[in-house]
Amino acid sequence: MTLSEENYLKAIFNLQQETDKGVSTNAIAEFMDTKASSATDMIKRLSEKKLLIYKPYQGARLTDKGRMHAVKVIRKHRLWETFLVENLEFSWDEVHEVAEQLEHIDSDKLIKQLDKFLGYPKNDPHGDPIPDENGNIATIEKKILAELQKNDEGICVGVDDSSSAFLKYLDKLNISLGNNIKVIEKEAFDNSMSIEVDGNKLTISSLASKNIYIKKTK
Amino acid sequence: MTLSEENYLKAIFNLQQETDKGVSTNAIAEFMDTKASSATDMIKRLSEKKLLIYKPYQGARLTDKGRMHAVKVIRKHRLWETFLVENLEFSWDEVHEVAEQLEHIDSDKLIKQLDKFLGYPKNDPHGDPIPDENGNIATIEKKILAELQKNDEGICVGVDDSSSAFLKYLDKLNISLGNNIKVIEKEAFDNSMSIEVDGNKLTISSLASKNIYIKKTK
DNA sequence: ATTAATTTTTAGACAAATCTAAAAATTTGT
DNA sequence: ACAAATTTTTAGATTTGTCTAAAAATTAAT
Ligand SMILES: [Mn+2]
Ligand SMILES: [Mn+2]
Ligand SMILES: [Mn+2]
Ligand SMILES: [Mn+2]
Repeated sequence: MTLSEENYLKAIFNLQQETDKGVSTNAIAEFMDTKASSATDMIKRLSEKKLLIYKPYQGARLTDKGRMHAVKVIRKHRLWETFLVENLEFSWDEVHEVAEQLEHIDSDKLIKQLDKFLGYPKNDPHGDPIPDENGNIATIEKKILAELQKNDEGICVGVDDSSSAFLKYLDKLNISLGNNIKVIEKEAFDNSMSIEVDGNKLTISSLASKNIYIKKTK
Repeated sequence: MTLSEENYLKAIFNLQQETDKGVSTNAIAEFMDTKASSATDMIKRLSEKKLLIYKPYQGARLTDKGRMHAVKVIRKHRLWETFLVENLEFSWDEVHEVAEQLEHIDSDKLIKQLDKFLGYPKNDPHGDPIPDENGNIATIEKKILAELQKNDEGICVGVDDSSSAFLKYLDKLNISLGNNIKVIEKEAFDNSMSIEVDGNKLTISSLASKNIYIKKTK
């Protein structure tokens, strides 16, 4: 399995999460920041390897084999991100790019021992669940902050946008995983929100609140 | 810098250590387990990138830039091997292949932090010196065990052959880095050696004794 | 039901890295 | 010095992954 094939598998896996339809050639090309013709080629290759089933105009669906491999790469990605933050003093906005490289290292023992070394972590530094050895991914009941109502309250358990820009912005606001967040006010005009983060009051835009996951407590 | 280019640089650096002449196309091809025509192509590419200077029939020599890059890859390789043994329960015969992959991960912060995490180790699990950030490689005065005389004594500080087969053989004999080794007898007939390893007497072949490095104490 | 818009595929080209087979250049042996 | 052996390069092909431009297939609109 080449690096490129693994990246396409991951992309298709992610796109598949958002819908129950097949993933279109164009969607894959856009996600991978490449051209439709390149996506067509890769779909053909992955299809030949029985990693996905493709029907023209109906899109691609990963086979069990394809899904398993994609999840394994995601598992590695998230374990490495955890290692970087927990042991190498990386901040959560710095880990993604390096993990994009590390996720392709091929060694069963390595990943097994890394998992053990980290103490079998359940979530990565962005709150995303780390798939287990068998490819199972835990789901937490979480809501987008933007959807909470006035006086709703909960714990910040994740982010939808893991870009460095957004994570740095959250750092500036002192918002991090585990924080208690309470909705003080919702502004109908621009959907901005006034919230209280572990006691501190602040206002965030609609764009920001759409990218924060909350596990409701009230 | 591609993975392949880095591997060629490493090969040329290693081959250069053994001689003061340039490294020939054929030597590179053999070391890389590839064909001379492939080596020619790569020499051309590396030469265009000013990583080496090549004169036909006189061989290749790394430039400062090329040497620096090769050493950086070796530094990463040895730091990762150290990590695998120290923290992930790998044995010294299992680390090389994984390190061959990890050495190509590109992140200055990663390698800096890994070094710090490991406590700035001086040597890797095979006794090889870990180059510092500036590309300096420490040299220890060491001798090949085969060259020691009767009653000579010293510490095992490294191995020349890092193959899994040889390392496993050493494990079986209970020879590891740091052991005190004393020459009891040298057999002229086949150059086998009777030695005492931390008290235990055993006999090893010429081939084995040629691949063990000793820092003499007596 | 045609036309228009969109999606997808094909065709042809390119770069990296490799190979085989043959040619060219150099070194060695006599 | 000349032939033989060795080393190195070239030429042409292959695979992976990509691109542009054009063609084909499908879906949507009137
Ligand atoms: Mn990530
Ligand atoms: Mn993550
Ligand atoms: Mn090694
Ligand atoms: Mn080593």
